Amino acid sequence: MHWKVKSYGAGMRIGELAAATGVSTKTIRFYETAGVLPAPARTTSGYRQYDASAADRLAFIRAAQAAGLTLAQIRDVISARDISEAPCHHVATLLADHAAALQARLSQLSELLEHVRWLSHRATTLDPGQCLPQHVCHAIPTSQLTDRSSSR
Amino acid sequence: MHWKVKSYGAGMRIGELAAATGVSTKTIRFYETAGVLPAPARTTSGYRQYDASAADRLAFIRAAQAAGLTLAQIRDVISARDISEAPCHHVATLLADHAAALQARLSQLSELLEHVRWLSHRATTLDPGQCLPQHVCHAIPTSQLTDRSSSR
DNA sequence: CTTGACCTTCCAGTGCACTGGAAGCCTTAC
DNA sequence: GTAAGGCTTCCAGTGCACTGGAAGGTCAAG
Repeated sequence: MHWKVKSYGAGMRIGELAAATGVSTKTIRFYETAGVLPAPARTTSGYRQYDASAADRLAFIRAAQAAGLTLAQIRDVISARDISEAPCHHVATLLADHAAALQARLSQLSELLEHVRWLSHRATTLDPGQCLPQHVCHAIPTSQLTDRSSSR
Repeated sequence: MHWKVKSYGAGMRIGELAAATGVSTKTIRFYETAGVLPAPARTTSGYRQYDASAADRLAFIRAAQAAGLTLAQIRDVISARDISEAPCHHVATLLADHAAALQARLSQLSELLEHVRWLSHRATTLDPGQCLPQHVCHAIPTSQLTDRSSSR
């Protein structure tokens, strides 16, 4: 892959943008339809022509994703910016909510880890002769059914 | 919904099983097609006739799900039991792997939480006047792009 | 002039665990 | 006999973020 570097800073095509950012062309087009990346100009033949702001936008999308935001949330942030100038307050709320959700998820997961570790330990030390057909496998006891819903 | 309790322990229909276990009829049929619940006998009119083992199986499925196993893994455990008598070793390996994966996920998430908390704090204390259009929102800095892939 | 790398659109599939709805039969109570 | 509320099957949709592939257009080099 040897890219022509003709007049650096001018428009680039989707493949160049992909190579420059590490985001696949498929994904770039998908981001456009998903509304997180603005539709770029086109050449006369219909090729997408990106400028440097596209790379910035992609970097923002990836950074926001790295913070755990969904594309829908990212779209909200972007459109909030487009209409109200500064989405900072919106973003702050979003991030605070997100942090709280993460905290909850984290303690849930940590509980789950304890449970699985206990099961795992049990499974390695149990007597296979204790297997009862109706339990499928007694290493996973059915009596532990608390409301551990939506745990994954 | 008032269920006839006629001769408790005999066959029950899908709605009764659903009421008894708290798993919806839709989900029960889905479990059958997914291969984690054996196809039950049918009445002459085609209704599913379950016995008590179905409730045990459902309890097992929910317990295994609570331990974070996917339906595919549960199906593996069940079929391993069907062919090799005691799936304990299989289950032990599965659980150990799962515990390790959870551990990894947990530290990943905890890192993410730190990051989001930092962003959240930043977002509430930043000067909105610093907003630069090309960053969409400077509360989410694009320079933090590490290989924080598959973080959700 | 052809080759090949690139680009376009559109449709469909992935994985996971369901969930909703339509069309139509069965069973029970009144 | 009829109404209600089961039950049956099958198809399709949900949410999330892509990914694959087909069919065809464009462009520069050899």
